[in-house]
Amino acid sequence: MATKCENCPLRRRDLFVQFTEPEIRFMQKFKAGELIVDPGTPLLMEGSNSPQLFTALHGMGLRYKTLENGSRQVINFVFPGDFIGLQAGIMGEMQHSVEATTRMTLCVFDRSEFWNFFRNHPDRAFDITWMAAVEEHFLGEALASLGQRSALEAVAWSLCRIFLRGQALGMVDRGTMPLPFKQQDMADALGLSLVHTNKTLAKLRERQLASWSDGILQVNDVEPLAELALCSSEPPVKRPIM
Amino acid sequence: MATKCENCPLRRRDLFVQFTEPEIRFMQKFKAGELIVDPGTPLLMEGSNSPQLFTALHGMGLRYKTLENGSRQVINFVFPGDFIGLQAGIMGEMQHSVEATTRMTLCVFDRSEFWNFFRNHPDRAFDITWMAAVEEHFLGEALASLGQRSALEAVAWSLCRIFLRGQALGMVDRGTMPLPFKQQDMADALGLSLVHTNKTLAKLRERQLASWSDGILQVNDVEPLAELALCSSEPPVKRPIM
DNA sequence: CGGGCTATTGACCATAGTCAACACAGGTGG
DNA sequence: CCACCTGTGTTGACTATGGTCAATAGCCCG
Repeated sequence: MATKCENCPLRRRDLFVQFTEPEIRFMQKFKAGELIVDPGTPLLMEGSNSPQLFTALHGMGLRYKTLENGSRQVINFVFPGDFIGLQAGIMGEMQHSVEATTRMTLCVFDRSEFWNFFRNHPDRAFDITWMAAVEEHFLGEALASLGQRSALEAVAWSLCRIFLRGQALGMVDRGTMPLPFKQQDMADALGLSLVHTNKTLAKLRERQLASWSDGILQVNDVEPLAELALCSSEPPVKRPIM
Repeated sequence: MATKCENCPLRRRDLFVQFTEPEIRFMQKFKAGELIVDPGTPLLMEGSNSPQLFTALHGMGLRYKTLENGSRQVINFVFPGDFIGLQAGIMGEMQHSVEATTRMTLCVFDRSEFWNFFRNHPDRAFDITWMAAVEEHFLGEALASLGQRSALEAVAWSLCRIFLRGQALGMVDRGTMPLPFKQQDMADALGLSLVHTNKTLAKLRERQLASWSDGILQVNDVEPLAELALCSSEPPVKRPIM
């Protein structure tokens, strides 16, 4: 039933580094199974000590933290190829929650094998550290968005990053890609109110820079969007896949 | 001249996990030298491909990114024990800059040996990944600060984190510790204007929660500060040292 | 048909940004 | 020795970006 690693549909995408045959066979052994979840299902909870780690194969999700006053900070959006649970694997406990936004298919790995894996396969261990470093980089950029960009710039930045990621994943078709989140999700990601996020999205639509409605993001030309967003329009770096 | 790892003054602090004798001897081999820099010296530049990695032994610094519009986002403050250059070691290129705020003493490591190190010492490789995961955790919290906390809460959060870190490092003496940054640095860290940061600090002083002036931070009781900051007043987790 | 969820819009408000002036300390040069 | 400059911190007055509240519309689903 489960997808074989050798047939993994993700591996072929531009976004990912290509594996050698032995690497694929090894990952296959490490893979414990496959999980399909419905929209809204929590995958990992902040403070939990999950026995399982995942790689998103299909579908999208959200990482977020909840503060003591009840407000929610969305850390980022989960796309296919993302590794979920690194903190649980390394630190023993998640520092944020992850939940499925759409129906998702996930590769499942056993946390109990994680240390063995890390010890016996230094190149894969390196890949894991690499992913952690990339995540750190992303969070640094996000920090700069919340701290230094205006609402318009921040929303543009967010859509720009998402669109470039979508392109690298082959999800973009004639300038459009699915983006099945709610405006509230983006508001919580950027530290804006829902109302202001809505008005800002309207402004981008008006200026013909980006249009996001009914779960579809349309960007005709990334360049002017990236320019407003004060960010690069380069495709994201190739990443390993777990 | 250089400090011997076995005599390293940091290792004994509460903040750090204790090493075994062989581990210490091994780190000693990996250590290429010691560097002393004056205040204001850039250690690593965004986009650079430094041949050297560092551990801060003494003194404090800043990590920051500069946006295309010239504004600066301070990512975090560098304290003794922090590893500097992980991104360069892993991704080949720094995504932010690091500079010394005070005079600093740094352990220097050779980046060219990094991969060997990683391959041959899985437990230390694990430690490096652990540090990356902790950094990711910290950035998630910072994101929540900029996104969800008011200016007063954000400044309180920042001072609270710093103070707890200072305690774990044994830098706190009768409720005070050195904090040699400028208000502008904190403003750039929290995405606030200098003026508003100043007024917010005054408010905390007025309320007797925390007082930071002349490079000295004074906190008589962390609890009420942590409560306002919506964060825990637990000491930071023990970390490995490189 | 009615209830719940999301998106949209307008009116009003508040937090935080901008501008400007001043204080104070340390350093430099006449 | 003092005048002057620069960098940092402080304060007040005014402004604006973005938050809050509220009403409405559209949609899906029981």
